[in-house]
Parts: sequence; C-alpha cells; structure tokens
Amino acid sequence: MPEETVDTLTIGMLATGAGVGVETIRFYQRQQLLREPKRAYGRIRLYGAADVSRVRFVKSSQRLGFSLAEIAELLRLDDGTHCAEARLLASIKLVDVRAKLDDLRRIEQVLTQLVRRCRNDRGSVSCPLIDALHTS
Amino acid sequence: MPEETVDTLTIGMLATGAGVGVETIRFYQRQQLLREPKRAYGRIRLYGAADVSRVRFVKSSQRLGFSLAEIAELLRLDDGTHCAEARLLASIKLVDVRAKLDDLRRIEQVLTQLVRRCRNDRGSVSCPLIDALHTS
DNA sequence: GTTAACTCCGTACTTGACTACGGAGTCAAT
DNA sequence: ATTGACTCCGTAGTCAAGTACGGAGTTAAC
Repeated sequence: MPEETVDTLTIGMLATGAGVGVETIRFYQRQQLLREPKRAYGRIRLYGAADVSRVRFVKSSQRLGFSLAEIAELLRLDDGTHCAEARLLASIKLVDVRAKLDDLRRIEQVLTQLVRRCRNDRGSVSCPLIDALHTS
Repeated sequence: MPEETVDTLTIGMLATGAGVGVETIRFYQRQQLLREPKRAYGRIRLYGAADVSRVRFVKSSQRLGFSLAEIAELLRLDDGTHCAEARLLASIKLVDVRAKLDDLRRIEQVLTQLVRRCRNDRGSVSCPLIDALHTS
C-alpha cells in the first residue's frame, strides 16, 4: 500500500502554490478533478505536493483547449488502473493532440514568416494566416 | 483596388460551409470577427469563399485554446495593414504559440509512452501524465 | 394561394468555468 | 477579549460563447 503521503498543505497554500484561487480548488473538488482530501480534525482540507502538480496540469491543459471534462478523462488515465481502457482512451486522445499540434505548427510557421516578411519587404505585406489552416 | 470579389453565399450557405450555425455567423458579425457583409436588395447578407476560410480559422484557433478576442487580434494581423504593429503583435503571439507547442508535445510524448507501456508490461502501469508538464 | 424554406431583427436563455457573498467557526497575536 | 487571517459551507452572480425564440418578410414549389 503506497498510500503514505504527507499532505500538509491547506487549501490556501495549494491555491497559491498552483496559481489559482481558493474557490477554484473547491470547485475542482466538486467537479471530481481533485479527490476528496484528508481533513485535519475532520474539518480542514489537507493536500500534498502531488495536488499542486495536478492543478497546474489542469490549468496547462485548459490553455491548450481541453475542457474540464476532457481533462478529467486524461487524469483518470494517469491513475494507473485499468490498462486496456487507458490504452484505448490514450490513443483516441493522441489523435486529437496530434491534430492540435499540426494546426499549431502551421500557425507558428505563418507567424514566423509574418515577422520575417514584415522586416524585409516593408510596405507590401500580405499575411496569409488563415490559409495556414486551409487543410484543417 | 482588389475589392472585386463575388460574394454569392447566403448566411445559411456560409454557416453550413464552415460547419457552424447561422446564429453563430450573426454572433461573429456582432463581435467584429466578420466584416459587415454586402447585402442583396439591402437585406440579405452576401458572403464569399474567403469568409468560409475565416470562420474555419476561428473554429480551429478556438480548439487550440485561443479566445475570440485573441483570434480577433490574429485576424487583424492578417489584414495586411500596419506592418510594424503586426510584427510586434505577431512576435508576442509567437511566444504564446511556442509555449503551447511545448506543452502539447510533452502531452503527446506521454500519451505515446502510455500506449506503449500499456502494451508491454501489463499490470504494473504508472502513467506520469502530470509530470509531463512539471516544467510548465 | 398556401406551405416550406429560407432570410431579417432583437432579446432571452443556456452552458462551462469560475468568482463572489454571507454567515459561521478556529487559532495566533496583540 | 478583540482583531485578522485563515478555514468551513451553500448559494448566487458573472463572463464568454454560443443557442434558441418569436414574429415578420420573400421567394419557389405545388
């Protein structure tokens, strides 16, 4: 049983540690993105360093356009149970992630070109940003 | 003056062409994501193929976690006026885009590993998805 | 000539993801 | 012993991004 982590952080510490508000933590708990925490004296929530990473992960994934529901799915993969199911879900997500990567790479290319071109032939700029995503 | 495009699409055609609802087009117009269109008989909106690409671009960018406000900024870059400003904005956006690329690449790697590992040593799976974003 | 399928407009409702509010309890310091 | 900074809880409010609604007008098909 590897369930002997220390959990010394209050909700406020977790929140500032992860760069969010206290209310956000309570909200994530309601949304099942965070497990029900241990409590000191049956009242005060106690968290560990792993929870900080977890919340940070949620925030990063959100910036990449994943919804909280999708992130919950990803996190369930991370919990290491049910190999077969995880494998399936992971490969579905991979398709999604790779599509995003392609789009993002195209945007990167075009922004780079735009910056370069704006330096060189100043004046006659045509910025085909939209065309970058034609294939998508 | 290169303003001689044809614009033969009604709002419904644009919507289905871009894979969104009619109301979404009207909404984007209110949000300045689409220019005020020409009108047949002063009433019926008329769009061209460029508008289809534009709306598709909005949708793709959204999937990558950009807000409509940010997308509006990107689209202003694309309009080819004000070189210096565009250059500045583009390089700011580039930083953002590259950060997203890094995060996404890390997620891709870990998902790939997860799929591979779930095949090989079945049973004892540990899926360090969260750790992938430790540096972020 | 009326029904269907579109268009117009403004306003109101919904969903996801917070964010704030009010009232209460605890604990440390002054 | 009161002030401040924290915690608890449930509920309500907000903001972005749609989505739906209702009532009206136009045109094409039957």
